[in-house]
Amino acid sequence: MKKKLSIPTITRLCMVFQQCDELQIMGILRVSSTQLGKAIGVPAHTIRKDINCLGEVGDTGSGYDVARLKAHLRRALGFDQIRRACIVGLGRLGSALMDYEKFGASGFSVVAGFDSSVNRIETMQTRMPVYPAYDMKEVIQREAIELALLAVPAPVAQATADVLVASGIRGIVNFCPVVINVPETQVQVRNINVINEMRVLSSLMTLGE
Amino acid sequence: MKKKLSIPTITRLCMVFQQCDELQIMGILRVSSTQLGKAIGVPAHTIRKDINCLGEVGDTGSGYDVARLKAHLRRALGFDQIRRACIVGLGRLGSALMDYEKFGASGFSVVAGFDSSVNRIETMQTRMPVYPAYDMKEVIQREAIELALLAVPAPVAQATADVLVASGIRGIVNFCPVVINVPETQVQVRNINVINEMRVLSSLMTLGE
DNA sequence: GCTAATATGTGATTTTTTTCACGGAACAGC
DNA sequence: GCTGTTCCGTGAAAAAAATCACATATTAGC
Ligand SMILES: NC(=O)c1ccc[n+]([C@@H]2O[C@H](COP(=O)([O-])OP(=O)(O)OC[C@H]3O[C@@H](n4cnc5c(N)ncnc54)[C@H](O)[C@@H]3O)[C@@H](O)[C@H]2O)c1
Ligand SMILES: NC(=O)c1ccc[n+]([C@@H]2O[C@H](COP(=O)([O-])OP(=O)(O)OC[C@H]3O[C@@H](n4cnc5c(N)ncnc54)[C@H](O)[C@@H]3O)[C@@H](O)[C@H]2O)c1
Repeated sequence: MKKKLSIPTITRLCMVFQQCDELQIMGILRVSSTQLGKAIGVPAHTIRKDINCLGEVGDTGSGYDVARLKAHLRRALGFDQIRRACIVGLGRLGSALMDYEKFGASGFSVVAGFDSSVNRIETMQTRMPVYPAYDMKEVIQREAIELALLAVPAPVAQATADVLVASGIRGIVNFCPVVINVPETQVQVRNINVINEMRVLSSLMTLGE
Repeated sequence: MKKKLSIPTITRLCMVFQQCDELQIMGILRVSSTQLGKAIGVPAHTIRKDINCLGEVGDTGSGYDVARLKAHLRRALGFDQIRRACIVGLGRLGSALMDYEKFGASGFSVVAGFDSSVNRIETMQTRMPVYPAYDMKEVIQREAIELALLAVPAPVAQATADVLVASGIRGIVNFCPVVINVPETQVQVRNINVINEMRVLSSLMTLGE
């Protein structure tokens, strides 16, 4: 029974995929919705509903075959395709991301970094090619980069995003604490806002007592 | 008309608070739900509903008085209290966070860093005090630290979180790509999972075409 | 002082998302 | 081969969240 996937469902399914990967590495062949739910932090029936959106793939009575589930998710969510990504803004956060080793094993290939400071570009020592910001459009198109991790100072976030959009980027993970406007049919955005998460925690602490 | 606040509402209200701050710095005295909505990326009526959960604070016809709205949010969400925070795991990500300058202006005081590598502790040059991981409980209690930013390797995330809980921490921003289990009545957790955000983007790109 | 445009607050409505409940299937232990 | 347990799939119900619609208030322009 295939259905349109909602964002919460997609988010959870991505986590299920990750979990399948880990189970496979551990040599585990089968898994139940209960186990998956525990690993992901949601109830079992939510997992079942989510997985069901992609059609039947589990075995009633026994659980899910890890390999089969993973293959199913891979196809449905498009993980068979390696996505090329870049990091824009190679300051403190951008540098940390450049060295982050999990991208490769997760199906992402980070192939470029950009910074507006030529001095910074020249003094950085890194395995990955880094370019001045004014080459962004050219490099993104030449290298067929689809995703960008945006870690520039907040005041230039929108202008930088505009360049990314003009370069034909398809998705942006925005670490800057501002909302960026993009043509939403062409480009997807996910925001990561550390300060706001801390504020939410602080509010929950206040409200919860 | 006061109501219980849902997580989505709290999240947006925190962003509204941030926005009020910026408007105030720009010397802007009044703001409408339409403007706020645009800045935050949600429709105007959502903003109005959210703000209304805290009781009436706007003026029908003209919009909201920025100062009054901010004061209202501050009280309701508990932002009048400065929250003390620490960073656990001073690797690439943790170091970036240590140098992040926005905490102070946002009502957070980051007063300690922890790492299990004594060598790392000793060679780090930083304004902020850093401690070996085995002093975590003592320092957190002595310094009355309420929040932790967790940036340790994923395999030790749960064990580290356990120590944080035992130390009496109230909230955790978890950057590790694993779910951590904590007693949910005592401790709040917000997860930031970069890889998963990228996967979601990738899925949306696949599904959207 | 009149009009058009712009505001908020909020009950009602719609949509989305989660949760429940249970039929039917496999399995482990005995 | 029987029994109690575990498990998936799924329609139905419930809960939560978003959206609409409009009464009512303010402001700006003229
Ligand atoms: N440091 C953190 O831990 C942290 C945490 C959360 C969010 N953020 C956000 O991430 C962003 C970057 O933070 P940071 O601490 O790394 O800042 P940073 O100042 O260390 O680095 C910013 C980098 O962007 C470069 N840059 C400036 N304009 C640019 C442009 N137009 N194009 C390309 N590169 C440009 C600068 O040269 C610099 O190297 C900020 O928006 C910040 O709010 C940072
Ligand atoms: N680097 C990134 O850009 C990035 C991005 C997103 C998420 N993350 C996640 O953040 C976490 C840290 O990533 P990183 O790249 O900074 O790793 P890292 O290896 O550079 O740093 C980890 C640090 O944690 C310390 N550590 C190890 N065990 C500890 C313990 N028990 N108590 C305290 N400190 C301990 C290590 O000494 C090290 O300094 C990882 O879970 C990673 O998946 C990193």
